[in-house]
Amino acid sequence: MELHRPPTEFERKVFDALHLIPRGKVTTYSQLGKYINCRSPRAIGQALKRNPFAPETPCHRVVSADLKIGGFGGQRDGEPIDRKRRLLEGEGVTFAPDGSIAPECYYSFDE
DNA sequence: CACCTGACATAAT
DNA sequence: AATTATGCCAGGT
Repeated sequence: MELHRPPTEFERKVFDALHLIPRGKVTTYSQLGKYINCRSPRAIGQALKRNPFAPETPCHRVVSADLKIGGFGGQRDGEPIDRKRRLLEGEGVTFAPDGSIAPECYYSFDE
């Protein structure tokens, strides 16, 4: 069930948008979706999980709308999530005690 | 808080 | 080619 195909146009848009997220900041699936004119955050997530260039293409800088860590590598908890958290922390993103991202680390595309 | 529904690309059949 | 199922969600009920 893995894909061995070149990236689609949709995926290119998603990956391209990822590079606009500054280091130490995160955005949400919805925000990213708005930027590329897609109203389905789930579609975004699907593209991200298939990101063949992680973490050069920073799919780890995308979190869920409630500013929780979101998913990584197709999982919503476990080892991959742990790595995602460390990646973000390494970039300067700070986490609240409940595991949510500090609001000042949030990045909106229309800034 | 636990569903239900909406939106949409891709995989599978 | 067409239909169904699934998914690093979000928002409403």
